[in-house]
Amino acid sequence: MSIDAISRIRRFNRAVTAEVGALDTSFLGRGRPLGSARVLNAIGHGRGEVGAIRDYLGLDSGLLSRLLRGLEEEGLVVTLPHPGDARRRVAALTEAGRREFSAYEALSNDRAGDLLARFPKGEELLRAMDLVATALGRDRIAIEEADPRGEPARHCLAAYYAELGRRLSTGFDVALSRDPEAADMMRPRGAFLVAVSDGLPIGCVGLKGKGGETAEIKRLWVCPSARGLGLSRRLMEAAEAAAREIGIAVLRLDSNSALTEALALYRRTGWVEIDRFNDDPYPDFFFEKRL
Amino acid sequence: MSIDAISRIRRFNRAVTAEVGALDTSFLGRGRPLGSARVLNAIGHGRGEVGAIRDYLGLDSGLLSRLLRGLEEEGLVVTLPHPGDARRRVAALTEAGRREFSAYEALSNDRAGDLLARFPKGEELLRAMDLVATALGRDRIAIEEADPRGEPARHCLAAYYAELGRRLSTGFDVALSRDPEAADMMRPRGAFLVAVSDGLPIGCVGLKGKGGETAEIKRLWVCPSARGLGLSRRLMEAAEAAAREIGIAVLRLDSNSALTEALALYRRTGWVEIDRFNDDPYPDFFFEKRL
DNA sequence: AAAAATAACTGACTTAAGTCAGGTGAATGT
DNA sequence: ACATTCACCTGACTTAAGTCAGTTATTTTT
Repeated sequence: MSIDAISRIRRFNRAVTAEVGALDTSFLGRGRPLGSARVLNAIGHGRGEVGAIRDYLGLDSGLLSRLLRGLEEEGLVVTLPHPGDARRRVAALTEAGRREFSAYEALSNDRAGDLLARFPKGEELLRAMDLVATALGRDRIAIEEADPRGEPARHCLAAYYAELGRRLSTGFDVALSRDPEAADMMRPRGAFLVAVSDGLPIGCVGLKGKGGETAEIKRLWVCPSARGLGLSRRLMEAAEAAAREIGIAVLRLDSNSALTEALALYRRTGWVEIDRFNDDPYPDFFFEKRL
Repeated sequence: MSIDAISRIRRFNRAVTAEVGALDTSFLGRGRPLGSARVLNAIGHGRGEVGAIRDYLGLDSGLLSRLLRGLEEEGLVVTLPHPGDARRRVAALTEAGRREFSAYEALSNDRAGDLLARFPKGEELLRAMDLVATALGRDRIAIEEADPRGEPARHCLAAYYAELGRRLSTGFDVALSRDPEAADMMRPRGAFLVAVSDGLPIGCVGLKGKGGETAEIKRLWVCPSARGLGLSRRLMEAAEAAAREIGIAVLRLDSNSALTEALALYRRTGWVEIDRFNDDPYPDFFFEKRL
């Protein structure tokens, strides 16, 4: 490791520190100290409860109180008692606060847009950023249950179908496959899990139940930039845990021989190959696992 | 641009802000405010002159003075008058200062090493970081003259030779090619230029003269992560400017048909194809340009 | 029902960081 | 030779950020 690994990472750090500093400076342009701006943005991004803001920004309780008072005096924020617990308080943006929040959003978005516009190799840059963000934030990848019809799930599923289309020699058309009803992938019959890294969905898996003691695993997908980190394994474990919770005894899944990593994972984690159990045109491998 | 481009960049920003913050916090662990630590590190990295430190860190003159006094009182730094101009002062680390500096270096390096060790896809991550750093720092890419035998030049040349080996169907062995004498690529006969981004060499070009009014362009190379940004054009322009300075009237170069981007660049920028002018085994294209 | 725990708050601090108006001695221009 | 410019310095500020002990109103525990 001479001019390489370490110095490449440190060069990256310098470049990125400068960028972060520049964004902070642009935030200062709205005439408000950074601390207040960060609180305003935390509220704008849906963090209403005072305790949640404190945790997210790592602020002292006294300091946050004062920052909130400041924003209230500016007329940007109101705080109300928490409906279920009168000790806590919930902050919300006023109309003026929402305008101010949008202005900060616009600053961030413009910077991001500029960067992309200035750099000729946009998609390549985005992929590199995804990879770096995943590497830096990998302890913060959370697996959450989500509505299979919601925006994060749809984002994953669209990527999943696109990838199947590329990888299956036959192409892939959702309409021809047995598209699970959303209700089959929601409690109490099933579940849909999304892996989220810093707010961006980067993987998913569906557990499709029919109310009986058998359920199917569907739509296991991990974003290319997050592969090789054991995320599909974590997703499968979470899906199995959810299956146990709703009283499933036997899990099944179908897959395609083109998806070699997936097949290897199933074999490694206790799944056994069984006979075809449906007449879906795409799968050619069928597995079962008893919980 | 829904869940895409902009939100991917902003996710990257969040991940990276957290990382930068964590590094700063680890620096705080040595019991010194960040400002002092940054000054100490700037000196350790060879920025001795007070004015240079000020520019680099963007500090107010008074503030820097005080920080320097503080470091002097700690016994980490001494400042001496500038040898050629007694108004200026030059700061240098004492023995204790060098120890302290190494401790900061170790903190940075450990963080970088940890990241690499934790992430299974190391080389891929490094390439992604290079690309992002280049994209963020592209206005800061500087073209500098360097000793062709120095570390930055050797780093570029090694990468250049390796790439030729991959791209030429015949492979490439430096010993068989006419390796220019270093003195031919230094003033007053020639020059060697290196493109530096944030301290890391990412491209080079050699101007090889024999003392006459003809010179050759050699060893044009740009790091893969920095391609597509017009850097080779900038390098060539800088080489031509250097050639004019040392009184060259005619430039020549040889190239290989496998290096298509290079050939396209030469044709676009006023070079004309000429007959073979050497018996080097690798090139099969020969160009000339009158200045 | 009283005691303990909790969430947010207020007041009284400290520290870091930055600004700005001079001041000193050395170099430079005419 | 003199005024001007320059590089760094000191003193006197301001602001932002953060700490900490103690208060109040509420909820939870016993």
